[in-house]
Amino acid sequence: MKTYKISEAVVKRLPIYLRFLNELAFADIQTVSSKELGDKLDLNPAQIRKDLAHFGDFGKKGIGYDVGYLIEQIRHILKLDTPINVALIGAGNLGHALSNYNMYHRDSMRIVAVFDQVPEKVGQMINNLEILPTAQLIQKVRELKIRVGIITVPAIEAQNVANQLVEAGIEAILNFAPIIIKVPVKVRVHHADFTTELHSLAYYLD
Amino acid sequence: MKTYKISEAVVKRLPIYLRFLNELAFADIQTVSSKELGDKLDLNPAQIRKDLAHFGDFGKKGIGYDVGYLIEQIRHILKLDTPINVALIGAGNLGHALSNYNMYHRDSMRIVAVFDQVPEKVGQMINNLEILPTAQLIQKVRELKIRVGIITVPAIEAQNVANQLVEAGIEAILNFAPIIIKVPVKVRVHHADFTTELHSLAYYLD
DNA sequence: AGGCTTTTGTGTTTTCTTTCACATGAGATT
DNA sequence: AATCTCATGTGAAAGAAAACACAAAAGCCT
Repeated sequence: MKTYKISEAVVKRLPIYLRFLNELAFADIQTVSSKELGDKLDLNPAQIRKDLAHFGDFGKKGIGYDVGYLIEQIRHILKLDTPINVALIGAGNLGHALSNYNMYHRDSMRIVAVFDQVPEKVGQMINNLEILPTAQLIQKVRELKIRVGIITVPAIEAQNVANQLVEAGIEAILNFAPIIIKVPVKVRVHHADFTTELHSLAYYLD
Repeated sequence: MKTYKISEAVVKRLPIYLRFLNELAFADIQTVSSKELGDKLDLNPAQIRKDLAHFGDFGKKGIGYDVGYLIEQIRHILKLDTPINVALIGAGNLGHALSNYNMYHRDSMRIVAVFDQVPEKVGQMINNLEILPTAQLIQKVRELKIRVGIITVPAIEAQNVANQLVEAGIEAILNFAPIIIKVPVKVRVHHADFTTELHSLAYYLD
């Protein structure tokens, strides 16, 4: 187990390993090698071994990795073995799509509150959660000890929502709005903007 | 103008520049420097200059970049100055969210066909497009000269859909399903999976 | 029991990406 | 016209990430 800083690239791959390992576990496969992982995930086996070796010696020479054990370890590394409350701000189609996430994945990150500014939406149910007015955002985030916010509001509102989340003491934000939001360095922001993904795809057309 | 291979990292930033430049143009701002861009987009100014310099000398010393001209150039680099037909496969909440994209952005990538496997959904309208049965996928992709596919079906169906897209002669795929899909090397695939984004965020919580 | 095969963990090398730092040129100012 | 200020484009340096290659260990086979 090393203590130096783990690179962002490594951290982004861990959930990909985890997802595939869960598939293997579901199929009752006990063991997997870095080569098999690499083949399935389009990654170099040495890279996978090095990624994992940052956190401990999880494998067995000549055998590979025990699927169940590795799942347990990665879940722990990613802090997915303790409950994390998540807020969703913006109950549009994208918000609805993300809220379904709760139903499919029994892992520890759970959307526990949904907010929207539009009065007509407030009070409606979305996956067993009542949509709350954004005015209650700060209060509820504190009350429910919400640590992560998912922003799915229009770009024009995104920075304002982010400011409120920060004020409420949020630790991390996943932003889907097509704008770079500014937050204090202590708050971690990931941008998930599909329009930029789509536009960069166009570059590779003949 | 250089002719060597442009790195993926550069291509991923171009749409981010473009988006912000469009904001500037909308606000009638004529000129922008790499420093201003860097401040707004959280990037190093030298990196922005180098990114752009790969494609030509777009700036003026002492002045910066002409916003309108730079928009034009980046749109051309990304091939966003010619129409590109896009298919959306999967008319769930996420599919609906992405289809709205057509309404907001008057750029050249347009969703021209939506497919779903579920019989109840077929025939319904989604943003002025009739949902077609997935059985018609290959035929319609060819007929409408669709070059890009967006996959928003469940993971279990994603590879099958990808295979059909490839068979129909698609050039690029944006995959939202939580699985790594396999396609021939000539087909470009970008994975846009929000669950892995969310899980990697958890790592950075205290 | 000894050799064979497999696959890990990692030191080393290579490749890729970012950042620095500065000469150059464009316009503004006096 | 000379000087000043600003911001580009880029060579060089630094830093980060990926890939190579191999010793070491674990189980299997004869």
